[in-house]
Amino acid sequence: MECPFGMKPRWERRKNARPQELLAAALDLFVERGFALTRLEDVAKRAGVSKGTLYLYFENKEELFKAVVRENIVPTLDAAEQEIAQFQGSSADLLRHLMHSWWQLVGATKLSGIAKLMLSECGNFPDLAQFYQEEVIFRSDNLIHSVLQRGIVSGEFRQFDVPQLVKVLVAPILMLMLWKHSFAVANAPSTACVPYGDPQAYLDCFLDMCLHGVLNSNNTASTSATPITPPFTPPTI
Amino acid sequence: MECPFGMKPRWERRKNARPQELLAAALDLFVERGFALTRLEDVAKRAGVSKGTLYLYFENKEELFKAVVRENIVPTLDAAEQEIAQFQGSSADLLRHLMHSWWQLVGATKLSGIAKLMLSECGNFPDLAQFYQEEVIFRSDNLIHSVLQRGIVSGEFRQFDVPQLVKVLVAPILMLMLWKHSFAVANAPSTACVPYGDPQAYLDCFLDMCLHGVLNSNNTASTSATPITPPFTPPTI
Amino acid sequence: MECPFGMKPRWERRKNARPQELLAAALDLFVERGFALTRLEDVAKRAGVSKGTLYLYFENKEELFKAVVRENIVPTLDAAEQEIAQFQGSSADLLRHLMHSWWQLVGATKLSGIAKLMLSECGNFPDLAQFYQEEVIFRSDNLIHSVLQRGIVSGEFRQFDVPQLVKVLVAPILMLMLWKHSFAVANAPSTACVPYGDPQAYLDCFLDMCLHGVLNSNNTASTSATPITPPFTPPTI
Amino acid sequence: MECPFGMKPRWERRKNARPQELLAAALDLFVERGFALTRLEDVAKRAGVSKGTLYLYFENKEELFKAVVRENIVPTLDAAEQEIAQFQGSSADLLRHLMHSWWQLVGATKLSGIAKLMLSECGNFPDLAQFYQEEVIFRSDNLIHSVLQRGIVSGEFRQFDVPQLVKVLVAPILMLMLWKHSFAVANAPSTACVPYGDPQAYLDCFLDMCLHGVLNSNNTASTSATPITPPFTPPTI
DNA sequence: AATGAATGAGCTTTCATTCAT
DNA sequence: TATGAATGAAAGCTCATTCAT
Repeated sequence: MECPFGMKPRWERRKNARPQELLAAALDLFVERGFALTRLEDVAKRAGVSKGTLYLYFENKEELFKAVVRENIVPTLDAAEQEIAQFQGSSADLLRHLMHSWWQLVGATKLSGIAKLMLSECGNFPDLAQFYQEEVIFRSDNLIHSVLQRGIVSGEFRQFDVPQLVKVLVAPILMLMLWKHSFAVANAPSTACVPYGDPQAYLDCFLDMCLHGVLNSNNTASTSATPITPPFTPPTI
Repeated sequence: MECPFGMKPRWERRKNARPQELLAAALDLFVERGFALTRLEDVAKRAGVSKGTLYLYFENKEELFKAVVRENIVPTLDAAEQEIAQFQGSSADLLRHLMHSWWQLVGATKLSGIAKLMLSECGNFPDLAQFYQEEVIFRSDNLIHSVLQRGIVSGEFRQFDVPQLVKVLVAPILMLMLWKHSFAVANAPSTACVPYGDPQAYLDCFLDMCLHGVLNSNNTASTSATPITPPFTPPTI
Repeated sequence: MECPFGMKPRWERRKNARPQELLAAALDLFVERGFALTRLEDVAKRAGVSKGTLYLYFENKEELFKAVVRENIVPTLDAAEQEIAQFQGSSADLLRHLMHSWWQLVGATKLSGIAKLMLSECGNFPDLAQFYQEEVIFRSDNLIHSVLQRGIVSGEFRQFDVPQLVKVLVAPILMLMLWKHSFAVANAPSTACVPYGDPQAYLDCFLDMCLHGVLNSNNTASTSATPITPPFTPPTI
Repeated sequence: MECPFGMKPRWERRKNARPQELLAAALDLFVERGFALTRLEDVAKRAGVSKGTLYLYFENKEELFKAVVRENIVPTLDAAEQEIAQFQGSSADLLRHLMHSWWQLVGATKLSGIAKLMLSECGNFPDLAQFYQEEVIFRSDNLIHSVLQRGIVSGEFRQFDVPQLVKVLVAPILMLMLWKHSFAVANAPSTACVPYGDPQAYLDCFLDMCLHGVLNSNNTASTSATPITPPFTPPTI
């Protein structure tokens, strides 16, 4: 855009666009550097405005972060909740569907950086931790929970301690996301760990194990004598 | 300067212990507060020396951090490798044994903090990341790998993409350790997530799923007239 | 831009009232928070306009402050001068009357805040200080001066260095006003100093001392065997 | 001091001298600009050190201010308390002595600026207000209180509401100090108010009035019919 | 005449790092 | 070898002021 007489306005008035631009810049930088190391001045600069402008739209750094989460993660959860409620098919298929969607909508995107950031820094920002648990963790756990419950009610799944199983099922995807923003960025691609290299295959492997277990079905050698979850006795080491 | 009565200046009393004391203090504080929020003055104070002394042994904060990681991780792995090689029993039992040992030797100790630190900070320390992958991740993955291989060779386990399954199996324990140093410390205990509250039970639930899968073996889904589990109730979080 | 249905843009509704509204709002806030801590945005908000509007009427914060002082002080003095000229009665009664009037018309009102402001800020506004001395201090001193002169001429009062006595008589009322806008607002009421708690009683005590002095007229100090007041107890503060 | 080889140490180590130098610089600047407008960087600069050094000795700005008060004002009060306890002579003389000492030790020095500062800004700094009331106001009021009590007990003074009279007696000296740091600095000396020009004479005038009152002793006209402190009835204006 | 989005200097406080002793 | 006083760059946040509309 040219300014025919050599004049440039000090700024352009674009009130409606501003918050979005700031949120986009903030998402980038938070993912790139984490919460503590992201400087608000850099966020502003990336959005093409001054430091002060940021404070017109967000009360402080924490509120900016919350807004990033609300803008990006919460809607995804809404959509996922909808989808699950309407799903027709077996619970095993629903579980598969959920995992792959999660990866595609969150894990494969910048949003996975938010999860990594929270795990890394929430100890230093209790308010953010609480917010994130309420707005994200609680709800996404609930998603898995409802799928498992659906499968158990229908008799498709065995009975489990559902809340614990939720955390079990969540772990591999979270690790996938964490890896991407930790060792995967730290090292040259060649050194990167191969199994995480193909997330889809990793997820399929995981789901296979989830559904059918590791044991050979017609092999009862190893566990025949003991109950499925025997009371733990620590081995002497 | 002479010491007429046989007294020695303070700093000679245990010259060689200094770096170890500093590393111990640094481990505690890095685990407790993370890299950025750990103040070198606090590290020095906890080690009973002055801030300046720290710089006699470590070039700067980053080098101190690297030394902490190097100092604390490797020894533990040696012991674990020994044990597995000597184990007598089914591979399922070995897997159980390994997991619980891991939790007890690493997860339940301060060392879990190192894992959390590495995941959180390795992006800022590429050479440390490389070191950690080679010396820790590679070797501990190998441990699991050998157990799976053992099971598959004996016919006890189904055939899997073993490297990927390794990462799957590793994920829940890692998450257990991460949680302990992130949300678990950020929030009051009451808000903390219950499933992670009892690591042993969590691991048992995980192992049960690993071995047998989620599916009912004699699936009677569509005909089950009376569900045996109650309708959905939100998980306690 | 046309207003097809006879509507007028907001800002034409009471064009001339604007500066007054701004001055009123500014008076409130300057008195409440002092010069430095008063935010122009708050002044504008309280006046129901935008921050930019303020700058249409006042060049900057300092000019606004000056306008506030000029606007609010002078009118009050006119009334007081009238009254004194017409007073019939003893000079002692006139003095009492003047003091109590002063408290009621100025001290007990927002105007006392102006006096506090001037004392606090006049160092930063030399021309305002000059104005205030000429228009306010000089004239109000003159009021007291004339009363004292009246009493001396009539023989009712002793001979005094009148200008100095004026300043003496003025001090307690000023302190009363200052206190109200300093320590009295800084602390919880319970901690506030009791003597200033009842301005009327304070003034009466002051006037009593002014007129009769502190000394016992028939001084029997050394012979007084039985003190009539109890031994010292710290004052309630 | 020369540095023969062209080298200058970045700083000079003078630990013991530092706090005093900082306190002196802080006193100057607080008196000059008030609490809020004093920049810690300027304090440091005037003491010849860097900003950070200041924080080695004082936790923050408020603590610095408190230290200034403790260093400068509290000792003065200690001395005054001693002196009063040991005074031999009439209470009227003691009162005179106290007032003149006060002026010489505080009023005539930089310390009077602290009093002005507190009156001006304590509304914005409640913690300072509380501190100052406890450490300074309470104690100095007590000084006057004990003198009045002494005079009343000995029969030299009339009976009064002592706490209120304390505040009355304190007012003129405070005004003297305030004036010095407000209008007196704002205006050229010629415009300054004459009565405040000679503090000693002002104080003598004040003390004369205090002790003997304004009324002619053999003149009973004005107040004969009414009690010394009649119940106040507001005049109709 | 009125708006309000945008600016950027300014301020307190922190802390890794240096270096004379 | 050990100290700890001193440094100064950073960073979050505020707010008087400007100016295109």
